[in-house]
Formats: sequence, structure tokens, C-alpha cells
Amino acid sequence: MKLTEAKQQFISSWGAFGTHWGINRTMAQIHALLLITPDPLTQDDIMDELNISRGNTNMNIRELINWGLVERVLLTGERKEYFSAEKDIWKVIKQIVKERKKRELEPMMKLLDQLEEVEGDKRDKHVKTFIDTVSSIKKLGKQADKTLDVMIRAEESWFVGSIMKMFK
Amino acid sequence: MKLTEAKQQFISSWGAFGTHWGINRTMAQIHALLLITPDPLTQDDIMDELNISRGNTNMNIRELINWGLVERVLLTGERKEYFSAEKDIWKVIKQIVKERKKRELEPMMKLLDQLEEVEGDKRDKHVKTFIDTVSSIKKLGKQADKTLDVMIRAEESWFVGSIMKMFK
DNA sequence: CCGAAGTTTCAAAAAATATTGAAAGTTTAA
DNA sequence: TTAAACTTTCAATATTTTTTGAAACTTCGG
Repeated sequence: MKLTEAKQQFISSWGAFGTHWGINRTMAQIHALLLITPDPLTQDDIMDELNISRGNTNMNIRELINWGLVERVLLTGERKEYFSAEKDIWKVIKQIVKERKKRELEPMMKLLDQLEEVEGDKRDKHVKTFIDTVSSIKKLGKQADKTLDVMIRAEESWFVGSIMKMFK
Repeated sequence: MKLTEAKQQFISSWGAFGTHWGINRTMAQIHALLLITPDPLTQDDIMDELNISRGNTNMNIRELINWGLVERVLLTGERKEYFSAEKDIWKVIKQIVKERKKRELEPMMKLLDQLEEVEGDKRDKHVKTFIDTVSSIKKLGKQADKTLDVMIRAEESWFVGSIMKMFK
């Protein structure tokens, strides 16, 4: 397979993959493009490469910056802004986990705390089932929260290395 | 908070939560409803409770069954089919992880295997960056695959219990 | 201060996704 | 075998999400 074709494949699959994870197609594609490109790119480079409009490119780059996955790079003597993606995939994963934890897991935990305090007699099976369900989601959610914190602080070697063998 | 209100909240938040995870709103809502309802429900019960059409209900129940999260229950002496959700949340999580691994992670790994074999001189920095990116995603993906396998086979106590303390 | 180069915004249009509901299909009791 | 009860399908419709691109805005050298 030629590089050009492989790049296309990678970008388009990464985009499709992203849509299963609540990330929009274009955002994932821009990220993919920046991951596999050695040097920083301008907004126009990205527009041309992916055939998308200026506005769309701008919005999604901004969103990638919000997620902490892409940064602005100012090349000396250049008027234009360049963009470049973090290339260390372990850092990328940790950053995504961190953001999603903050955006999704934490608000869900807050809601469950409230819902657990529903009024009513626990001898009523409707009340009981509700509280039991909420509590057990909360319990696992709290654990997931802790586990992800450990992961966010960890080095790649922790994940890939020998410690994990203990679980085999 | 009254039970009725709490139920509504739970269902609607679970639905919104689902959309961030590539699951459609209605599917997540039906799942939420079944999770907090002690007895199995019929399709009509679900339609009435969530105010959705017959077709939509039917499709999404079917999808939940495909995911292994809901099962048909035949009550003796009843003509109608009833539906009920697995209530053990750890089992639910494992089932979701298992399905998503099969549907998403595994196909991605296959693609990366192909893309790693791109033609070209590794001294060309475009080729090098591409291969390095693909390889490192593959490496972490393989590790994630193994880790999730361990998780799928594990008991809840593994996740919540003392073993995890080693990582703190 | 001017104007060219570059960036951002956002209302409108397009595309993708989800929902409806009536018709077709299936099952079962008598 | 019939018909009532129940389930499934799917073309049309509605909703949501994404994308476009022109206009507004910002920045900077001279």
C-alpha cells in the first residue's frame, strides 16, 4: 500500500471510529491528519487536505485545542498560525480519559448522589429497585473514577509493562 | 425528591449519557427504565412510559437484546412477551465492554496491521511519522485488548476490592 | 491610520440519524 | 381454518447534528 492511500485510510477510519465515541467525524479526521504529519500545518493545509470548509476547520481545531490534543505553534517569522498534535499516544489517551471523566463521569456521579436520596419506603419494591440500581451504579462509578485517576497519573510503562501480568 | 420525578430524571440523564457513548437516546432510555423497574415490562408498557412509538420501541428493544442487555421473558399463562434487563451492573458493564471491544477495537487493530505495512523509505520523515504513529497506537490497542479481556473475565470484587489498592 | 493577511462567527443549507405509524407478518386459541 | 392478539418492518417524516461560506472581526507592518 502506498503512503497516500494509507494516510487516506487512516484518516477516514479514525473519523468513523471517533463517531462511535461521541467525537465528530471532522474533529477526529483533523486529529488523525495532524498525528501522522511530521510538521505543523496551517488551517489552509488542513482545509485542502481534508476538503472541508474554512469555518468547519476552524471550529474543530478550536475544539481539539479545548480538549488539549492540539496546540497552536507560531513559527518564527511567519504571520500564519500553525497547528500540531501531541504525538505521544499514551499522553493522548490520558488526555482524552481526563476530559471525558470531567465532562461525563463526574456530572453523572453528582446526579446519582441526588437520586439516591429519593423519598419513599424501601419496603416498596419500586423504591427498593430504584435505590439499589442507583447505588450500585454509583459504587462502580466511584471505583472507575479512582481507577482512571491512577491511570491518568501513570506512565505508559505501567500500562504496558510487567505489572499488568499479575492479572493474567 | 419523589420516586416518579427521580425516575424521570434517571431515565432522561441516562439517555443523554448514552448519546455520548455512541448509543442512541431511546435505546439508553429503555434500558434505564428496565433497570429501575422491578418486574418485566411489555412493549406497550415501555411505549406508554416513555411516550414513543411502537416501531421505535420494537427496534430498540431488539437492539438491546442484541447487545445482551435485555432478555425476553415469557410469563406463564400470558400471551404477551415481557422484557427485563440484567440488574447486576458489573455484568452490564462487562457485557458492554465485550460488545464494544468486538465491534470497534478488534476491527481497528486489523486495519492498523495493514497500515503498518505501508511501502516507502523509513528515512522519509512522512513515512516514518506515519509508521511510528500507527505502531504506537497498535501497541497500546493490543495492551488495551488484553486488559479488557482480563476485566471481562473478572469478578466485581476484583475491580472494587483490595487488589486495586496496589496501584495507589 | 490604512489596508492586506489572517481568523472567527453564525445563519442558512445539507447531511445524517432517529422516529412514526400503518401495513404486513406471525402466532395461538378455539 | 379463522380471526383476534400481538410483533415486525420500512418508507415517509421529523429531528438533530454537521457543514458551509460570506461577512465581521482582528492583527500587524508600514
